[in-house]
Amino acid sequence: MPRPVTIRTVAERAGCSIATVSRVLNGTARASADVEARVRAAVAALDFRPSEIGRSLKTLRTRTLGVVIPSLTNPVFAGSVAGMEAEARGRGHTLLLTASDYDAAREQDLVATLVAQSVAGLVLTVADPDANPTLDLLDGQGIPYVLVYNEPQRPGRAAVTVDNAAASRALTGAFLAAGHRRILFIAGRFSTSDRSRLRHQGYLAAMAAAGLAAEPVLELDYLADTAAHRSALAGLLGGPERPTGIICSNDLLALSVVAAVREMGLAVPGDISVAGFDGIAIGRLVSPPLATVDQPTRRMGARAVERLFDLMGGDAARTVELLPFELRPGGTLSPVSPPVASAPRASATPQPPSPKSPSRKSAARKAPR
Amino acid sequence: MPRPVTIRTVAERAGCSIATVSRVLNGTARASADVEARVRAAVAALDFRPSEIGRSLKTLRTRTLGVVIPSLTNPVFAGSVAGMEAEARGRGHTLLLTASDYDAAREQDLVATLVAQSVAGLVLTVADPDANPTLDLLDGQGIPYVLVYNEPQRPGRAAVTVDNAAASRALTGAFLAAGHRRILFIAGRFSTSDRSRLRHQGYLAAMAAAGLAAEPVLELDYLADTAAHRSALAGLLGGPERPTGIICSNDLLALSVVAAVREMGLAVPGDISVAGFDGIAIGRLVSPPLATVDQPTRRMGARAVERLFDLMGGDAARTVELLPFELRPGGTLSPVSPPVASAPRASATPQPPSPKSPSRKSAARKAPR
DNA sequence: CTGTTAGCGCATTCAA
DNA sequence: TTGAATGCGCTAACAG
Repeated sequence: MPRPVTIRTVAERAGCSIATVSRVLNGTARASADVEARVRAAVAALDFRPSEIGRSLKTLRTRTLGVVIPSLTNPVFAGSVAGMEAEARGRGHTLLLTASDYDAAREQDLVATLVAQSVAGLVLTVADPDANPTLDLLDGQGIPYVLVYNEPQRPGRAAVTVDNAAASRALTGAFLAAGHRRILFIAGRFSTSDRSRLRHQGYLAAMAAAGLAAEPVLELDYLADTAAHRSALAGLLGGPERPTGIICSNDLLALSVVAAVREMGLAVPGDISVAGFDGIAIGRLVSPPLATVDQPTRRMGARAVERLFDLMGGDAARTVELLPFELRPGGTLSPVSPPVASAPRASATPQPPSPKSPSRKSAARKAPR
Repeated sequence: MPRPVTIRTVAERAGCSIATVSRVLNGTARASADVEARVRAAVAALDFRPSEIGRSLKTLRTRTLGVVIPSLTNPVFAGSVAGMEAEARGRGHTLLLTASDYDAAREQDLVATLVAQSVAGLVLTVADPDANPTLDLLDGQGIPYVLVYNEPQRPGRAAVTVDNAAASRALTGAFLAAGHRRILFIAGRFSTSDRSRLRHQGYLAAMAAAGLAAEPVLELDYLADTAAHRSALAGLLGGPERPTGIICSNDLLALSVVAAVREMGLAVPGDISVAGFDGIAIGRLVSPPLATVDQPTRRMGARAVERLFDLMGGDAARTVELLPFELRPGGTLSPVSPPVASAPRASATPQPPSPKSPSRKSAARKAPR
């Protein structure tokens, strides 16, 4: 094994003490031009990079940020991590990345692991941001963290997300405006996603505001394959009273539902309109393009890191920050086909979209709850 | 700020020395049942987790693996990182994740950063695995690493990938078997991807073996959007002699090309068949499903970490390991439509697919080059 | 079986 | 401006 080049090696070569080397490298205090030049020459010659471990042992803080996300396989999370990585790199930090696989117990274990690594702070997307012993622990130890995608209801937790309920109201409003009345909501597991819950609530609110009955929610595992989704849908899409629209709580689910619906012999959007959430890139490439709610995925990750640094700096509020979302029209959502002859025209006047729903392009908002 | 609970805190509470605490925790030597119980009680009561920094300062080795990939946005890399993460976690290690954005200079900088963090080893996907000063540096310092997706030609570098040229020959063979003769190859930038190069070579070989002229390659940036791809394709797909098939060096590119071709008013696969590489999950969901070469993305990441541990153990060969690929049929690749009346039937007899191309399901191979 | 102690690489305090 | 000395949390070598 080759040379272990340490600060001492540099000092010997430069003919000075290790303290001087340290000072020159960190700019802590000025050294004479002569000594500084010798130190820099030695550093260059030896290709010396100070060990982060040694440095960390002093501060008990690394230049490392811990990240906990449910899964890298979902482009939504991968995109936010990409944003975190770029932002962290720009600030001389690195990411310690872990995935919880939507498992709360693992979540806790991962955080403990990351804390043991003395990360400077954490960015995480958890199953439940409100009742969460892991976050309580971090709060207790005063370790700074920022949530992404989670929208905690209780105060005191920093988060970066979108207004999921409002986004869902807007999307449901788009279905209503297109004449849909029987709209099914398919959600990822509520137990592992508060987004899913909040988006469902937005749907319920919009339906209620329009005076329409909501369909019972269908909770599906978005990680399951299309075959599983098809069998889950089989019963619901059989009868004459089948829904004309389906809102899915995320895009991967929506794409799989589109495939499942088509395999059942129904056309999208001819027979059934489908929309998703998140705005993943592939949604634009499929045909017809997927109607969805676009959110600034990468920006959310970057912004979370920015806020984490604010928190680490000490003088920042632990609030929920809402980034703008945008309804992205897509060919999978079209006006409902004219009612068939046998079905009498609904007597009630068509309801406009929920009056509470924001304009199609929501403005950026910061909510210091 | 709360208690900084160290090994000393535990020792005091357990009424023993810090060495004993260390031994109990690491199982280095047995302690009396009495003492061990007291230590464990103290550890539990204080919720003590030994600091990785302190531990690392001894070994000068962390329980951390450095990862360098081009981008998290491509599901191929995200998938392999998912595999690495799971495998590393199972072995008590964590990933330090960085992205190079296909920039060779940044690649080098990232590796230096990771080395300064004293990672136990590295997993990386680089632009050029053969002429690469960064890898030379790692070799020089004896730091273990494994390449993923790269297929170095020179010996002495550990890698996990698929036989890209063979896969490409197989895919080209599928086009030939379907009656295609004018087949265009669209590649990601050669300068940032040896995969792209090797896949193109496989295409060239298969075309030559079939006695057909290869079309000039079209190098595209797969990160660009569909509009850019459409304008790049405009000239090539206009004339009567336009290709009947397009092979793309990766799936994201293929999906974008499908969208671009359709926007130009051509049907896929009616007018032009398209296939990609990689086997990303969304390819199965689009309609028709994307024809592609499936590779075990997640497994490749996991396997790379396994091999990295072998390397760190010391007694492993630095060879290229080829995992099996599989041709995945998809609706975007169909038999070429019968020649139009005005075009005389080709006099040459139809060529069979390249005789060198492997069976559709390639077996796993390990090539100790 | 257990305690004492010496560093690992570095930043930093205290002297000079 | 510079050097010597200290200690961060932990493991391992050495005593007892």
